[in-house]
Amino acid sequence: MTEAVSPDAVRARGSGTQSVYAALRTEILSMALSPGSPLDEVRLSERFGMSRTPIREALLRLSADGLVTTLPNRNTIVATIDFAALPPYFDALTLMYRVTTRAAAARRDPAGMQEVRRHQQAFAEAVEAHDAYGMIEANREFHVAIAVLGGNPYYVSFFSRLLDEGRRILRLYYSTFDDRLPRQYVEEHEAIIAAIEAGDVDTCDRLAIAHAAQIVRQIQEYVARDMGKATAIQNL
Amino acid sequence: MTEAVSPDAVRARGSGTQSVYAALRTEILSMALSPGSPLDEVRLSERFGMSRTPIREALLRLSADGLVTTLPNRNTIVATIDFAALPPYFDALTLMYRVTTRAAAARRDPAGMQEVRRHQQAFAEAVEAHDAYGMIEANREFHVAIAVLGGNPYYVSFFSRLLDEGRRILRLYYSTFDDRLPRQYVEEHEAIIAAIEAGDVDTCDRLAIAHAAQIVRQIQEYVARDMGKATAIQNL
DNA sequence: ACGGCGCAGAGTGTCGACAGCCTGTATTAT
DNA sequence: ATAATACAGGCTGTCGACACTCTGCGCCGT
Repeated sequence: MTEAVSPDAVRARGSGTQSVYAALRTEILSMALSPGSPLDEVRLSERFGMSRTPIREALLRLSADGLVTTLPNRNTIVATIDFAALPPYFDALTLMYRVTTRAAAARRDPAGMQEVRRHQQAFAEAVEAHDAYGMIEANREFHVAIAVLGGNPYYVSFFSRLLDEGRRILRLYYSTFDDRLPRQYVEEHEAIIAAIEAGDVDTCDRLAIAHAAQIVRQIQEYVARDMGKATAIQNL
Repeated sequence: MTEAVSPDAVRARGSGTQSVYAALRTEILSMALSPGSPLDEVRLSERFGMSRTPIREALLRLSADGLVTTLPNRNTIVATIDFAALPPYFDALTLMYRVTTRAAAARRDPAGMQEVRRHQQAFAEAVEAHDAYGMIEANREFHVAIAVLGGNPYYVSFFSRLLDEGRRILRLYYSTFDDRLPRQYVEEHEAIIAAIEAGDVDTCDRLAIAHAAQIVRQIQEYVARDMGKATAIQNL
């Protein structure tokens, strides 16, 4: 879990910050580090075998990504998930689903579709294997690839960020279900691919809306069920 | 211009990074620091009268904002403006104009409208005074206030970022014109305010599209004229 | 004259240390 | 017993120093 680094592996100059950033980012997004847990600079520096400076810079970047919250003069904690902010989140997510899928259809780049298909296949395999983490990751890559096809870097970066934030929520959701129903997502993805290749913008828009609504409904059901319990407990 | 800091003003603990970040950010957005100019950590530390650490952290935050580009093991430069990326930029900007204005109309928060009106007035005053920098800033605040009214923090942060990036482009544009025609923008803003207050979502959408198109057209004319010259020179 | 090599200078990446702030605990006064 | 206060510990914010890497220039060989 907290695997130590081989003692005297002198890493390349400049790689310190990046490796810590990547490692922490993965752990946060995969929920290996639960929201709210404290990140101590000294302890991290011991764990990664380097001084506090690279650690600090990694935390700063994570903070810019919104993955971590810095309490001035106190400590840094993994950003909490604000369930109250879910409706706006889904709003934004739906919008980006639509915009990127439409743009991809309008441009029709057969070469880029290879990439999309690759991720779709990875997604399908993860579904077959009941591999929740793999599904989430492949799903993200699938949609990012479509956004890239769309050709608007502003959408790509915003969408990526939304999808990353969603990874933590999806992780909660999948972990309670051990799902077998995401097979439907596979079919919806296939339909989206077909519509993009046909250059059918209107169908893309419809499919994107439906796809988003599907996800939103599933998660809202989950929230209503499990969070209902949680608040009930809290209100005792 | 490069005003020095009073020698022995011991700043509050933790304010170092923030003040440097704010100062550099302002200078970059106002084009006081031209794109591509180098930012030397040592020189900055001398100028701000502090060690390199807070400077570094400020630069890191600016880099996360995309305002600055870090060349590993070399130096940091002010991010350049990529004119090739203008079409996607305008695409994204138009979308956010529409989405935020619509959302604001759908929610109709009379209290929040005060804030919007305040910025609109500041904008009108800047136009009267032919104050290009004031116009740009007030315009940004005006649209951000509308986005806040819309109630979606994801849109607010994405839109803010787009508008900030636009500040530098607008600055180029205004600086060549010394404009008196932005009076039209004032009228368009008024129309938008009226439509929001009426809760007329469709009209808001139309106005937002028109407003964006207006800006896009102006800037494209500018680019066609002045950049045409520039590329002509480059191709000699 | 021209191309490859080495060198010096500049600037960053990393480190260890110090000082200040915050929290929680123990102590004291009421 | 309770509340305010002082204290100790932990952690962050900042500093100055060192090592490494890159660039540009001058030197040397051809």
